[in-house]
Amino acid sequence: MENENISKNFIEQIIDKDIEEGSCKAVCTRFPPEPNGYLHIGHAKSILLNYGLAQKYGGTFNLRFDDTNPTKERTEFVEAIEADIRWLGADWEDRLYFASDYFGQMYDAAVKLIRKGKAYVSDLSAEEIREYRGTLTEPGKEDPYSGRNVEENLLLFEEMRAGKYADGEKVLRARIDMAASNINMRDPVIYRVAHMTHHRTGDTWCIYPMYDFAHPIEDAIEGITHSICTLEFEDHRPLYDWVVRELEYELPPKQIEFAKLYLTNVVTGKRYIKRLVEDGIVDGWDDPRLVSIAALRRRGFTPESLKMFVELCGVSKANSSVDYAMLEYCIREDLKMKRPRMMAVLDPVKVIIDNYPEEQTEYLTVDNNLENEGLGKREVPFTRELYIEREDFMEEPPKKYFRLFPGNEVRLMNAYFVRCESFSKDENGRVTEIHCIYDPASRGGNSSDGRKVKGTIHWVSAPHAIDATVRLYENIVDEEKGVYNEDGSLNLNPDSLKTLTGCKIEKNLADAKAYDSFQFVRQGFFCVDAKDASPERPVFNRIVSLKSSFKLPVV
RNA sequence: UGGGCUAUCGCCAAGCGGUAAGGCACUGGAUUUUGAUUCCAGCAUUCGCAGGUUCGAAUCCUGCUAGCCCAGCCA
Repeated sequence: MENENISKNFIEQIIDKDIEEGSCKAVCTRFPPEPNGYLHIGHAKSILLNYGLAQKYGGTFNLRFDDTNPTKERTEFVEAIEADIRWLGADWEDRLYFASDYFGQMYDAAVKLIRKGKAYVSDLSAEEIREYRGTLTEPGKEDPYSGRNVEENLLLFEEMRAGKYADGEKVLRARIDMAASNINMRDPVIYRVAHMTHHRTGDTWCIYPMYDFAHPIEDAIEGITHSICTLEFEDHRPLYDWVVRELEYELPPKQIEFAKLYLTNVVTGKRYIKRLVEDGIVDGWDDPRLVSIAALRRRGFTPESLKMFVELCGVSKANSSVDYAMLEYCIREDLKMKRPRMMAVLDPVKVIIDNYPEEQTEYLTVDNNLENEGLGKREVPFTRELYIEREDFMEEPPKKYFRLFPGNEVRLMNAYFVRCESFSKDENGRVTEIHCIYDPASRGGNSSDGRKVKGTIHWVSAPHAIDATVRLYENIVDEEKGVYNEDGSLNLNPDSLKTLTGCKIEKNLADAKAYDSFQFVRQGFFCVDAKDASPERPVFNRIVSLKSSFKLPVV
């Protein structure tokens, strides 16, 4: 293990202090999504943060669906969310909870507040409540119904629950301070009437608690010690603390806020994604160019790479946007030792080895990963006719070009040295065939006379090659060029998806299954598409390219 | 402009009064059967700005400036 001083983030510092002072015995965290959509990379940060903290401190991590608003929530989302979190590797064990399971306790808590004179039923309409709330610079006005006595409030609240009132007719408000400078404290609504079928409780309830009231109760019930959320809830903390205090929980949970993760060159807004799906620009919420967890999974990212990424990003309270290059670094880093390095020719051009026997096939034994012997070896067929990458040949090469060109010798990776003798072109000037002679003494890729070669290129035996579709992705938007147009629409990168057909891949790739990933030597990392690939029609998505310092001089 | 929060290298981010960690990106250079990897080197005399306290300040004080969040019966 490394012995460098990894500095702790501010949340860990708070936890350390709480443990030291004895206010926290065992750390208990939670991830509390509302099941109203799909998880994205920002959620991954929160999940991994909360789970990681629980692990680090030998505590527990809960998954809790914050399903207090039936208008937005669906069972479909709870299932998708569970799958994503499981895939990420955050283990909630048997601690799967639903806020809706606590509706009874929340109701009792509301009654308790009413009894304490800390809550009252108001008949004000939504618009009136807004008016009475005041503005950012002016204090609010007392709710005309705030004077109702306990008995009346108890009765009214009971009637709300019994379904006597229509949506919006009455609400329960916490009695705090209409003049508070923090607007959240101006007698916030804590219960509303909503005659709606809840995805779990059905029609049992027609009143539902608001987030600010429900969340601290959920945390307290579960014994959460550190309730971690994002910055926009900072202003809600006084209310969170108020609820916990008024309800007299013996082990008060503590809310801590951190800055959301923003990534450059990605689209996360639900409205925008919805539009992209509707316009057919992406093929769903899991399109590999998106950053939902499902999209990242389909693209070929691994849970390990995402974990590395969020750890590299760190945790702070400063709003920031992390360079997409950091994510790319993480997936390359994770995959480079773990995945076999295969040969695939994306833009093929034929090479004929004139001095190689016509009907011969020899099998070369090749390391799957030169840097990781554990990945074993495989047999790769070599024949007289091969495919190489079109850009690995140039009729008139610039200086410093050390791939194939007339008269030049290169190494066919793991095979032989070959020298280009001639080539042919079609009427459009496009190269059709390259003729080479090989050096039989260089089998395996080393000359017998110590002769060196500057270039090594990859290849695939023509008669053995499998045809495949390969999709190359780029960022869907480019921050440098501006993410938005003047009319507010997305300034999309027209090249975010390039579909290559007729790619020639080595036959060892034939058995690859959905989500399997590989390095295609000199190209990048690729993953079998989970939606469109089939044994008859292989489809690979490029996860990320390899880094390259090679640039053809621009003439 | 009421309240809350934040400002340290192109991007993240440590730092918590003793004289600017680390990572990504980038730039060399070495090794290389991936122009990859690996390796080695370089990359903030300066911490939003201006004052002040101190032997000493990114860290403390004062005053500015900029950015983010809040007026849902959403979360």
